[in-house]
Amino acid sequence: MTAVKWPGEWLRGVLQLCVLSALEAGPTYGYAIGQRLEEAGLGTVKGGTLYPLLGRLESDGLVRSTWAAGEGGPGRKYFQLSDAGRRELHDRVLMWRQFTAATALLLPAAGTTEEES
Amino acid sequence: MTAVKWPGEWLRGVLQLCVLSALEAGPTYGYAIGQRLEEAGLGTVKGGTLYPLLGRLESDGLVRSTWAAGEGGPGRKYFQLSDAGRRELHDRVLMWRQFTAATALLLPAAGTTEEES
DNA sequence: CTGACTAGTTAGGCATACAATCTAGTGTGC
DNA sequence: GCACACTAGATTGTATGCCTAACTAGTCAG
Repeated sequence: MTAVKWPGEWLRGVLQLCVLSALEAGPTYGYAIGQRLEEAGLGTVKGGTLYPLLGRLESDGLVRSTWAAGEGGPGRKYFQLSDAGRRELHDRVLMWRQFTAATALLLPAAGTTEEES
Repeated sequence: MTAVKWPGEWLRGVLQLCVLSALEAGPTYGYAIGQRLEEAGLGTVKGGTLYPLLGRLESDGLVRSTWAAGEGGPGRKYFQLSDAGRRELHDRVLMWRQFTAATALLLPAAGTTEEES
């Protein structure tokens, strides 16, 4: 999917879930997380957003970080989910699904508005 | 559905869509909008949030307001969608659907994390 | 008159995406 | 060795909107 620019308000909140989700498959570093999220259709997640978020997740005990030498580049800071992080991801994903289901019921079906106008 | 307390970050952004959607069926007033959103599962939308939002929508030309006498209560400020508001609702709903679809693909399926832990 | 419910209004606090800026490591070409 | 590009991470100030708190005001019932 090409770069889509979602409203920042929409990213707010769910971005944490997406980052935790990106870590579920195993440890990885910030730059790679950003790339993965972009490929997945989230648009460009700016470093000014991603790194403070990763910092908050670590402060909250949801992820842990370790430094490793880069592969022909600068060093990399690898992040991995803690047990608390896995639980948080699981709980929040369930809630998010309920939330989006509720909003889907409330919002008009696609095409409805256009047909009336 | 009983009152659920969604994170404020999640409401941010989509709340505008939900309010516009509540107005799609016809003019109504703030208090009733709040009730409708609560019944729909959005949780309690505080007046401190709802009224400034309605004000912004009006400033942006997406809704118009008129005062009417209340039915055995205080006066009511009725809001209705403008043409621009209808178009905005339609466009944004499509985008929201795309956004939630993209995030659904990225997030783990419910139960996956639990089975691995 | 008091309290409850109905309706609307406002301001400051807080959290976080965005934009901007910066540091630093490695490799390539000149 | 220097400049540039790409890789990686970090930080800060601004803008935005939900939350909290507080408030005003109309109507009805006890």
